[in-house]
Amino acid sequence: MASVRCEHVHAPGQPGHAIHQTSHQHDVTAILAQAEAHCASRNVKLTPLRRQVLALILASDRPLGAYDLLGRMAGSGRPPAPPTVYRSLDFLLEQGLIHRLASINAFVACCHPRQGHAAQTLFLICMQCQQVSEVDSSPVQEVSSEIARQSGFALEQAVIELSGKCAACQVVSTE
Amino acid sequence: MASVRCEHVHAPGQPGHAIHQTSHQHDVTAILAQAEAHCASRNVKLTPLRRQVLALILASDRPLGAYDLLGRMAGSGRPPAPPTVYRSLDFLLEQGLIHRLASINAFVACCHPRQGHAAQTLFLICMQCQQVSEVDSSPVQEVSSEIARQSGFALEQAVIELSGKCAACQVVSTE
DNA sequence: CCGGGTCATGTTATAATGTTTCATTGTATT
DNA sequence: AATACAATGAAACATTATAACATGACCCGG
Repeated sequence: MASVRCEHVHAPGQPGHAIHQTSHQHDVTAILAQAEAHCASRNVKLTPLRRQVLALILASDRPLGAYDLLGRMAGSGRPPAPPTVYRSLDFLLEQGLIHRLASINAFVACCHPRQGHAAQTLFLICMQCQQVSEVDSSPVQEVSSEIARQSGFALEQAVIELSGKCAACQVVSTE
Repeated sequence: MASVRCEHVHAPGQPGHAIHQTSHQHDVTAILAQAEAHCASRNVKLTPLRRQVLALILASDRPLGAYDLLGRMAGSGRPPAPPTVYRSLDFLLEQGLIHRLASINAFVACCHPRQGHAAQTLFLICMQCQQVSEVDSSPVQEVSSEIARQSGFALEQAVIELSGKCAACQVVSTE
């Protein structure tokens, strides 16, 4: 089972950025158990179908599209119809258990599900290896809130996705 | 002809946020002329087709999808095929004359085309009236660069899209 | 002039992503 | 059991985007 690896990076004198590798590097079973508890406490049901979708996303080493998921749900028989997976994805998004990456039409598991955090999370997407890091950054939240405030904008949802090349892939391509 | 209206908002003691309403409030003819010059200086061609696509985006009071554009290009005859408009959109994106809003699959004109600015622009998208404001914010650029730097990430492109309700629409719904 | 290169556009088909609608099944409650 | 509601199944469809190949427009050196 993959090990947990979350770096928490703090710049001196300012609020920090908590940087997390996405979930395949965590213990999938443990995260599923957390998700179960999370749903129980909110009186919603993590049904077998929803649990399967979450498990597939957790097990993946990269973001998965809705049709990737459908393919993996097929097993030996024919795959479920699209609404099946979209409904589960909607549920998991509502519960804050996964994130949607709008710039690449794909989904990743949330590293640390909790209330109200999904709206302000930033992602680093490596275009070479497809790995995604999830960053909780207070400065980003402050700056975006400040911009919204200055123009009287009522902020509801933030999509902040930075793409480029991760440290590991830069090394590889330099060799 | 619509008038130019760009607010430049500056918070005391810190780098400012230049907030621009999107382009239908500017002089479309003038912007087209600027675009023409911009392309000439880069030795690329703003062909009639590309110019038409840009003009349609400039004339719109909201972001347009590719198929919206195809519809408007139809005139009386049948509309062009999708690749026609996607190729023009790609060209205009490369030249920094328009922006793509990944969260809503649509395109808006850039308020102030110039080199290298497209990668770090932020958008405020009103989900009620569909108006989009383009914000050039140094703090956002600094914070995102800093986050990338801390994790050794080579930043190439930023998608920063804040959705919610603009000031005007909040007033309306409160009444 | 003409032959070949390049860029832009046209054309057809298809892929990829996402939704609407209605039927059915399960499950909890009374 | 009867009811109501949540979840899933299934068919069709809508929207967004690209692949592959053909044609036309233009330039430039011979």
